[in-house]
Amino acid sequence: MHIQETFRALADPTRREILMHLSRQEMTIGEVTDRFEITRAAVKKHLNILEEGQLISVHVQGRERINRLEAQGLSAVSDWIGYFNQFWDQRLGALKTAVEDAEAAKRKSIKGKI
Amino acid sequence: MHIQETFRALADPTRREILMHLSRQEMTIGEVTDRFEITRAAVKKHLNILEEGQLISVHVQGRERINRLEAQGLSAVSDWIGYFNQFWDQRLGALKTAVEDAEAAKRKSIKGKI
DNA sequence: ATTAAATGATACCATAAGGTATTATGTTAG
DNA sequence: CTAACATAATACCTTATGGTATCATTTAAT
Repeated sequence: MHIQETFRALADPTRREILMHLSRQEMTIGEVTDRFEITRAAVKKHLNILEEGQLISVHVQGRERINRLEAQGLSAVSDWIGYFNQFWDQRLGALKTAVEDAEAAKRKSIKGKI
Repeated sequence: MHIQETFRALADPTRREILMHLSRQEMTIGEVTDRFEITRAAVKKHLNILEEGQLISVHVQGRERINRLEAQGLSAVSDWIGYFNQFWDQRLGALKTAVEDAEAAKRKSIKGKI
């Protein structure tokens, strides 16, 4: 059960931003640090936490550590959220309406995967 | 942009458990407290944070406060995760394989909504 | 062999977070 | 009216968190 580590990792805005960067290309710690105004030590801590949440994987290459986005973490969060669908499907009134509204808004931004 | 408040709210295991309870039925603060071993004051703080994250809504009824699960927060998180799909679709190799595996596993648990 | 580059590992600091205890306030039942 | 109920608000405590600074280690380049 790594879901706690994953949610914890996603709770920090800097870490979510790191994931955004890594979604475009994998990077070394130094390259990630260049995109922020905090020290490399701080970035390293964030990367450790992202790894614990299975949101990234790290690959040692010589003296460098390549950080790569990993699907498992986000997939686990999607699954967790999916749990609520069964209840919403059965509910009535204002809540059901809210769900429908949310879905309508979402159809524009989600592709169906993850 | 309430996404930060939502992620923050989801980072705590007690709060996620509260959401699970509220998914089955709406409850007053006292009723939620009965399901945990912490004080009512602590539960109230959690409910405040869940409300800030738009994960629940609160409805005052006389001297009671009814806490109800709300779709907006989780929907926003789903959208945020959805952002990564476009990148994964274009990637090759081990990462792509991992995504496919994750999707295959997920088809069993997600319904397509939220 | 030496030096510079990239990272690892600690120690330390300030603030946020989760929790309790206590006191105050609004509501409903007799 | 008054007592019991449900919650609000505040103060306070302990630990977790995000951050820096410093020093050690490993690898690449000259």
